[in-house]
Amino acid sequence: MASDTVVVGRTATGRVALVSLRPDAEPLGTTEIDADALADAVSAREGAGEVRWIWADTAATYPPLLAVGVRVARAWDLRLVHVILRQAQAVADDHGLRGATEWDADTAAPAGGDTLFDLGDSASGVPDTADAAVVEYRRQIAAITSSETPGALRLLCAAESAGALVSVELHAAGVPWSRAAHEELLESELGARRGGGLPARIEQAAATVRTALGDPSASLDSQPRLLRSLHRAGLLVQSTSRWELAEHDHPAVAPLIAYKKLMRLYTANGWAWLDEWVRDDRFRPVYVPAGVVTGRWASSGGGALQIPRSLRTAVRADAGWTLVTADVAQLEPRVLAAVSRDTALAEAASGRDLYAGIVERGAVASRAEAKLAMLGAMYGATTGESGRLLPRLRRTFPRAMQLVDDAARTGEDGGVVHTWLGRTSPTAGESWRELQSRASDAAASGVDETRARRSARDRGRFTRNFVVQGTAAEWALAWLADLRARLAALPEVDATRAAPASGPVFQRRPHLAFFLHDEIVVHTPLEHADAVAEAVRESAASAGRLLFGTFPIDFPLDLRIGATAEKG
DNA sequence: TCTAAGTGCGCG
DNA sequence: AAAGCGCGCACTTAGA
Repeated sequence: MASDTVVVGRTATGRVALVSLRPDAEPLGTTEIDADALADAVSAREGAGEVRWIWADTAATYPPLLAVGVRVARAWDLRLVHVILRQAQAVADDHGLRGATEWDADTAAPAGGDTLFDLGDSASGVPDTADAAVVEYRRQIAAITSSETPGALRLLCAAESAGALVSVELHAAGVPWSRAAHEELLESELGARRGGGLPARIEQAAATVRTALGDPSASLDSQPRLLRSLHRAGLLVQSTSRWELAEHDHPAVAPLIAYKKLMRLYTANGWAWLDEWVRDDRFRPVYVPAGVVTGRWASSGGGALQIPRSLRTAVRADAGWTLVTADVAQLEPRVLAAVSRDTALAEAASGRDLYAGIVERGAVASRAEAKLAMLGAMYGATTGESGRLLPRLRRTFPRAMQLVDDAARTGEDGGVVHTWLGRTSPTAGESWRELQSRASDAAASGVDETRARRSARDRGRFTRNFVVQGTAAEWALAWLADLRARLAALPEVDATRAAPASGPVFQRRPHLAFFLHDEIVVHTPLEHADAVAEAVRESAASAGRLLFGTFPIDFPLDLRIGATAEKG
């Protein structure tokens, strides 16, 4: 069934226009409504059949809809798609898209976002009128259609847009977060909260360090001063980082490491963090889709993507609900196997543990070596244990290694690379090119040459990793998008079982609560947990087929059902 | 007093 | 201090 396409944007008089488009993106007709009637209009259209909503910026337009209970099934985010297509190598004729610089405002999503009911308030700075949106959408479709890989690009843009919906929904639903469990952990680790001054356990650790250093006034928070204190006490370290301290045998080392650990918990995820980021037992981070050039998401505020694993004990389902958590085992090497069509690596990956499979094929002796070597291949290691193991990986998996080596070479030469679906790496910058051309000049100094070579290598490692990290991000988007649809199809529970803090759209049904590169958490009423687990597995399989067709690569999940998100 | 850069550490 | 990718945040010091 063909779906309707409706463009949403502001009119010159501050109202909202809904422009229906034909499949060829020709306008069919326009309805004009008051801005505060938008949610009802969207809701009515969603109820009547499949619609793809075209709008400038999901981060600006979708939150107010969700806030009043309106979910949409499909969207097209003009701002995010513009960034993809502007850059895409496969787009030969851009139909003026690259010149439409008013759409280049690829800034972070507006923080918070819940109050942006007025379409005109888009904080990202892209145009917000319906007219501009129609023009840009037609450019985008034309650019995709005339590209070398229209199918892949269309898929990428749809997945990116679905991800934008998910990012807003994750913020709206929030991670179920037990303030009580978090406080309990803080008190057991740090001691009681104190109004002024540090918690007792931190003070104690600091005192122990100062005694061991024989320096009662040693500063522990200023790196240069701490370094001097350590030197005076005979601890001849180059830095104050944990790994280096741990190599020395000195009475100050253990308490100093303990101090750093406690201080980190206190400053990054202590009571102040709780007060700022957790309300009504929900942690609501701001996700930034495609905030990383590879297509990975970033986050802004709350350190959403850096929550220490030890704190996941505070992630607790509401009463009568539970959590389904899942992460993909070795996503990136699996993606590499599929992209390079390396059947040997794919065979090693079949089953649960890809690294064990590499050992079985005789490439290296141990699982630890297999992991080290594989990470080295994807990150571009040249020295150390990892670098030494690479030739053995090259012999066993020549196709996969060729792909990453080629990507590195392209980057070193100043070229661009792209992911499986066609997200293209940034072009080499002006200063980078200057550095390279200065080094190839006849009069170049040795210093110039060294600097140029190093910067070329740096760029090579970036492009080497881009193809793998970026394609993994595409797989994850496909997983999210598919799972989102499956969850929406599960039945609601009755109002007595609702989780109101999850918001009007999600309080009565299973919903995504957290996403981090290759793992997800779903918050679900207890009776749907098994169905959710099945949906999570099916969507992973579906994502693999969507990207890689019949190529024999699987994406096994580590999946758990339980009231907390702790890893079992 | 503000900003930029350095350091260190949390996550994948 | 990282060998080897991508991030965000807290804290500090240096500099305008």
